[in-house]
Amino acid sequence: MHEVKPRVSKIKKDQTRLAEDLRCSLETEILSGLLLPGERLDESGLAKRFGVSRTPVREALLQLASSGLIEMRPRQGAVVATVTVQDLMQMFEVMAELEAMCARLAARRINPVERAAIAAAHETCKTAARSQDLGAYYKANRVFHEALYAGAHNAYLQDKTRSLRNRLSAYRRYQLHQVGRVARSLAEHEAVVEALMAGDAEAAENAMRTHVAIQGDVFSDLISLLPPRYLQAAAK
Amino acid sequence: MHEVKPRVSKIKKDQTRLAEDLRCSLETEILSGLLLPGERLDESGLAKRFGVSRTPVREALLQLASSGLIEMRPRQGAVVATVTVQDLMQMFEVMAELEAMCARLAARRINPVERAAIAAAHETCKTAARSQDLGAYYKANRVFHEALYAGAHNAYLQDKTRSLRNRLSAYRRYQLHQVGRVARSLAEHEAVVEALMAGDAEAAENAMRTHVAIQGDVFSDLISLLPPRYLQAAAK
DNA sequence: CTGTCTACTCTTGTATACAAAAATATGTTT
DNA sequence: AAACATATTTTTGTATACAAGAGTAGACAG
Repeated sequence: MHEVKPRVSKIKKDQTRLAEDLRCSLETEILSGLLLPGERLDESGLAKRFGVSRTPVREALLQLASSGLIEMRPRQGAVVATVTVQDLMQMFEVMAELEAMCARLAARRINPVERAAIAAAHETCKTAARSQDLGAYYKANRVFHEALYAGAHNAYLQDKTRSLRNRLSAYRRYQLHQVGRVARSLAEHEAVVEALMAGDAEAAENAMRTHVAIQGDVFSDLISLLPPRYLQAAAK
Repeated sequence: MHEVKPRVSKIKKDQTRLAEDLRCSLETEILSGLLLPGERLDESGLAKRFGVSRTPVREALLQLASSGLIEMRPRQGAVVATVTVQDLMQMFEVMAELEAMCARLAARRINPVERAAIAAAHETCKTAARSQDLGAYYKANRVFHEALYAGAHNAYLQDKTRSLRNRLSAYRRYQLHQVGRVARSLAEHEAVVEALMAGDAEAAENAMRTHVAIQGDVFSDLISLLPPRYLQAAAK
């Protein structure tokens, strides 16, 4: 075999901008709770911590502000967004609607491959639930929902739903620690899958709304399980 | 009355950042069609045009990218976002859902003041429609929808719905030029208002979905009425 | 001792400078 | 003449420098 000199290097170049990396890192730190709501985000401080200049830090902060994860006030710097109980409720309300919409559309548009992917994801959830592995269920649950978004065949909806889910993930994490929550979640998935496989859009929509919505006791339980600093005391 | 020396100047300081101004200007230029989809956004060029340095230009571009109005590829600059027919359809689909949700929530949560505001906005629409004033109807319509968002009492939903409406406004503008579109729009508003006033959430939701959704002939008409350059020919 | 004014410091917002990657043009080879 | 390789130019990404507003602490008056 004679030598092959690649015309164009297929190896992905360092297609990496510092600003993007930073955005990612900070996003993770915020969502994981390492940076707490209300915490100040000093540009020079972050620059020093990450070993870069203020320029990429500022760019990262701007993007985080656009996604609502941080708040920037003119000439007063950025802080990790503080969320009131009301804010949280409203975001969950929208989340439920978007996910329900995904389910409705998926029931109509899903193809065999996607159908299989959802079934598989559901099975993985079942396994994780049976072995009482919260971490595994958390991940499998995410895959299940992602598969559903894909089935809706609406890239815009998929993108928005995903980013809202991401935004809320920090608050949802604690939900699974409730006794019986995993079993209930799984049962709700079951209902969604059944409706999906039957092609019943309305049933799928309702099942999903029920699954995602935070209503009745579920809401107060969710709030109560949150670490104190996650919520702002007074109204915005 | 003796002189009042205001302790703290109530006059709003130049709370203006160049980057924010630029974002606003560029947004307007894009939404108005002055900058066409696919058009290159050269940083130095924009800086020179607006008489500022590249720094605020970059910050403005980053924010526009976050809102989806422009697309930035690493080290290849920014272009006004190109939208395919499919993209457009998907965004309208989500729009219909969000507005329908607003209507449903508003039917349950609206207060007398908001009720009056919606009624008033509806009357203004009627007047504009009767006088065949497209510009006036366009504005009154916006006020009507805004009043509805407020009635839903969900700030997050309001924000997201408004920004999507804004994003689509460029494409919607041409819709009103269709013969009979104004009359039909007004009739649909009427249905929404009736359901709202009756407190019938389901009816309000359905009426609004019908109003906002672009279905059947309406969609092909919308597409056909768009100036050619508004849409990308091939798939993304 | 308290409240207000002022000077100072710190942080943000913007401009400029520099490095590296794309895009473009030029020249060479077959 | 076409295609490839190389040099040049242009543009983006990052760092640094500078200006101006916000926050802070200290001095002074009541």
